Amino acid sequence: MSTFRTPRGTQDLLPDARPGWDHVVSAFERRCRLFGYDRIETPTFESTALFARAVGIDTDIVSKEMYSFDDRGGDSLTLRPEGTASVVRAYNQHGMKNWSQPVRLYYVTPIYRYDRPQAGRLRQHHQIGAEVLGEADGHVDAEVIALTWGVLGDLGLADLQLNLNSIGDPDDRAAYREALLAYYRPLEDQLCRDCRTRLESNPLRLLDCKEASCQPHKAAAPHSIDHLSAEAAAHFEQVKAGLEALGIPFKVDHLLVRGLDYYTRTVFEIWPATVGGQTTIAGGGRYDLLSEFIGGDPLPGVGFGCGIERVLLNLEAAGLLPPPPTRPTVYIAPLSEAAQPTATGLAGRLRAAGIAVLSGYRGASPRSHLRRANTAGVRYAAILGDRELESGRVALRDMLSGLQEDVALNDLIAEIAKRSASPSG
RNA sequence: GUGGCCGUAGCUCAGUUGGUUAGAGCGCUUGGUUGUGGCCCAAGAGGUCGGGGGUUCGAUCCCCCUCGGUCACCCCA
Repeated sequence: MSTFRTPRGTQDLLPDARPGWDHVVSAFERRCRLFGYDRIETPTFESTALFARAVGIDTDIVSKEMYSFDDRGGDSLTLRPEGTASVVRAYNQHGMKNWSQPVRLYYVTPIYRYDRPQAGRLRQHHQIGAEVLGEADGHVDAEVIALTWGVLGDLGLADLQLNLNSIGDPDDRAAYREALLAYYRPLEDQLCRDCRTRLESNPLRLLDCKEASCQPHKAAAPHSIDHLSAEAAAHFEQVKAGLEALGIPFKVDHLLVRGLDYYTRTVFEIWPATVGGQTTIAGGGRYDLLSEFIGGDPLPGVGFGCGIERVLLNLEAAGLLPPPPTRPTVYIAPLSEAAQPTATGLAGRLRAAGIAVLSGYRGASPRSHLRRANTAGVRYAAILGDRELESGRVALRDMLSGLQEDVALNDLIAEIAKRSASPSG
């Protein structure tokens, strides 16, 4: 056993896991093309200050989960802990305001957060995500949600629940915060210990409490949408109208507040049918102030992130993982040292003709060669021994039927092409 | 960062109330007479019994620490 292992909370992506992974990403990219989004790739690390200012210095992500380090020049850099800040940074850096608006971008990227690993939670996980920059209309929020919803639907995930809320603009949030405090303060001695702490540190989090005794208080707590400005309220109506026009079912969840400071107005999360620990598979919202947080001009934006590993867990649970990829068509079995050069040359010509070849090498018995061909799942084995070398032919064995016939070396490509073209072959 | 449970071959797991060379199934390699797969049979390779320390004549087994996994909390994807 090797001394080294993957660092805590990280995993190797082995060949068996590849089909599922590619399945998710290609479903996403198909949807992105359908919606007219272009791919962007930003650096794995950015200036630490970018995330601190965008996500918020008091958030868990920034205060305790970032992989930050000083490089040899003394700059503080951080491995990307979320996807949005980099995209907004790129918009500003490259003058995308001069592009046709809005700008629609998507990404597939690793995300790093120093957190205690558990089911569906890793220190390096991967997200697919998209952002729309430069348009404030609530129907764009609906578009982004539709993109997310469509990807998960394309993958076959059923019983998804879309939770939607609006936390308004900063003034609205401040007013709502006061309303929450006014409601909760008199109840203080009935609250759980955590909630009493939240009362001081982060009142919005009171709505997240899972303690049974706090549930009745949550249910009767004031709603954020009752504290929206006229503009924010109208915007929320646009989002809902957009979703209704798209036929996407949603539930307004008054308890939904998200943990990144940049969110304004729309927030949403998508939950799978199974309920347990880490169940949110996608989440996002609007962030009209983010650009200004990081020193840019005002820029409305909305986007989402979706955890690939969590999607895969759900696909696996639902039996929706795709089948293994196709195997090479031909296994080449050289039976002797003398046959090896011919076998190598044959493999080269077959591949040049577009036929997938798995090369066997001398030193294995005919039995071993065929066992390997069998395990590999190829359709044909091309056997080259001394007999074949003398006659300039090759024994072509159909691994499905067990039928075998000699074919002239020069006719092999045509023979395989003919067989794969015919319905029986 | 907090708490519960767990850690024996690549995988899934036995095992020893502390006692000489640690087991199975699957997988892998090779073989079952002349050049032929899948089933079957056999042999082989593969383990510092997660790591370190302690108790003991002796520890994979008991104790402590540590690392890792897992579940819940926190938070999030």
